[in-house]
Amino acid sequence: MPKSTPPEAESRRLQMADIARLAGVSTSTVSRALAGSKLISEETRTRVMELARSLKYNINIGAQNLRMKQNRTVGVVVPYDPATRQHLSDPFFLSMLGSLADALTEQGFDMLVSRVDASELDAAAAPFDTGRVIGIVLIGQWRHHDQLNQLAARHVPIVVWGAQLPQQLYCTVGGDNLAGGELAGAHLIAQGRQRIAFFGDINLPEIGQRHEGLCNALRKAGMAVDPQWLIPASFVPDGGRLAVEQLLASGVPFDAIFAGSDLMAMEAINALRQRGMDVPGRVAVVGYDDIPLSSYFHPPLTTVRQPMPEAGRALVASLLALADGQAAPSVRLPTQLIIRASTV
Amino acid sequence: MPKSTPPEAESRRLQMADIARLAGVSTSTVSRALAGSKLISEETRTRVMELARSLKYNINIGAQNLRMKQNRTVGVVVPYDPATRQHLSDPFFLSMLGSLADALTEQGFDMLVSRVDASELDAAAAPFDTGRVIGIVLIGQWRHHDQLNQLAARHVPIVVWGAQLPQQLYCTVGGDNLAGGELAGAHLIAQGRQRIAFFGDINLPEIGQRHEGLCNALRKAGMAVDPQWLIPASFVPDGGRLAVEQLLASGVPFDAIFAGSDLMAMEAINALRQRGMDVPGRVAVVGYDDIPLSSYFHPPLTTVRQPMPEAGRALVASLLALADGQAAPSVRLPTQLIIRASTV
DNA sequence: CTGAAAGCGCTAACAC
DNA sequence: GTGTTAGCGCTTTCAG
Repeated sequence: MPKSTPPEAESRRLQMADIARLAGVSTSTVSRALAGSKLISEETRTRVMELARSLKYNINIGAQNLRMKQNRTVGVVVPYDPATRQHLSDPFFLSMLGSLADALTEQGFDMLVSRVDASELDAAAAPFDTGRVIGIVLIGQWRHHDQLNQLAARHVPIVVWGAQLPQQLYCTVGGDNLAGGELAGAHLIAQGRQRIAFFGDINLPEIGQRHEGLCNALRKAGMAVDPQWLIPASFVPDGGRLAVEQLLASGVPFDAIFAGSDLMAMEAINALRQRGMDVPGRVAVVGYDDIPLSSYFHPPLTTVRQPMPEAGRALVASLLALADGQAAPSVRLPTQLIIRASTV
Repeated sequence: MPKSTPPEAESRRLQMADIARLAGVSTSTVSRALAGSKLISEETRTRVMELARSLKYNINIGAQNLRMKQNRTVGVVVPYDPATRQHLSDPFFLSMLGSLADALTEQGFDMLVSRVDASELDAAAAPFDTGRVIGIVLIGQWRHHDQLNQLAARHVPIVVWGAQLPQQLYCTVGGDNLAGGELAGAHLIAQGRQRIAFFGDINLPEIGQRHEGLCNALRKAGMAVDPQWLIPASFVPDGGRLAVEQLLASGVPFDAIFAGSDLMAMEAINALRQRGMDVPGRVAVVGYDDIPLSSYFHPPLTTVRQPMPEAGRALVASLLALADGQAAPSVRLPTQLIIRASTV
């Protein structure tokens, strides 16, 4: 294990006392000058600031935080499921990370990123418990509703990207999965599709709601909702292909697939193509998320877009409110159907 | 601007003094017990630890760091080019972030992520200058060799993902771009391709070396190296399509494209297909990076893979060495040609 | 084995 | 206006 301390105090890090000595004033004066306090005379202030700048002195934020009992860092936790091994690799999570980085930077906050095993979500609170961050943004609710509730009950400021659930103590920000699912379903129906398979694990709240949305669309069109078209594909790599195989093996006829994620949709399309089944001619396919590569795919993928920049901003806004002791109602962001060639 | 301090001391955060009082010992004893010091009697130690655990007490790392003058956080900086607007969105950068997260977690370090405008790279050192991190991993060298040298000269522990350059004061870890380019070139030549276009901005060190590798392959095969096949495509979205258009407009005949990144390759393929030019029949295309979606693309993309997990580990290992005052030689990681349908 | 006291680098009353 | 002093939450000599 490597050490984590600097080598030698060969060239000790400059500190406020040094500046004070060099400027011939007290550290208080330096502190005030650097903070731009109006208590300090114009002259001393600029002199001190010049000196500090020319010496490339920087305030030690750790010490400052300790003294001021403040903190401008937010923890971003990406759970990974040790079973499915999905972690920081799904493009969607990564986009989210990007949006969060943008939103936090905008607000002058830093981002401390960590990964935790989804089965031990309490660990997600560690950066908060140890005082490193003022709160946590958790990307992905998975099926750990209860653990999240416990965290919230412990008063850990936490905002979760995911679906709104009954009896939820924590704050969520998420896309409107129900509406998204319905949009996708309605679109497929409008294209004349009659037998729409759904790929995804409906035990995951977000996926469950997307499926529910599809069912709503079917009902509104007076069409039957039959569980034979529900394939419990998971996010494992290859999940989409496996689901296609399972569907084909079942012998259930289908002319469309609504996949729980773009990645799964792409895998499904590849699997279909391998079997000579044309997309969208024979089977129309809709994905979810509109990851950057969906438009590059062949055929370009029809999908439901979640508004990522807004998502980042909303997550951050809610978390800052929470950390400030305010209430933060859950947010449901509008989704948008992006129609491309995989369905038309 | 939201406040960044907790609401009220309604339920003040537990601290060591509280545990000490409740356990009827001094804070020194608590500190030692929690640190597992052998100086403390077995009995007191377990008693204190139990108490701390049951009360969910956690040591305040900020204070601990201040006192111990240590730090277990590494800064990861992702520069973004305000011109091309490429930032935390290229799948490759994001993969790198994932690998780094893994490698750092492995070593018990936290990751502080920030984005900085590539034209003001000094800002990259801010987390270090302010004492928040023990060093910086910079993802992407761009064309800012000089600024990086300055940082290194200032003794900022910094490791850069990128190419090795002459007169380089900083430590780099990167793929072997020269070998990678040569692999790609040799493969295309072996496939009988005679007129190989290169897409990319060779002013970027990594891209330049990939191009150089291609040229080496051509020379070894006794083929001409003609600048007419060098298209200075940049990383802007659509750069690949634009490059195809430029190439076609130039009237220069070509039967293969080696693109500087997978994204660019995919854009190029789409543009070619739109014009009815079959890939790989009419034009073979090779990308670079082997981002996760390359295998899903249609046709699956032949590309040069950089070993991401190793990359993360190597970056972290070098940075920790540097931060510890040791020398950290630059590292060049082996690359691997992944042959898929876009070239055969 | 345990406690008292000093101090990490900084800020904020409270003096002058 | 500026300096003195106390202390943020923790660790670590140094005594006992």
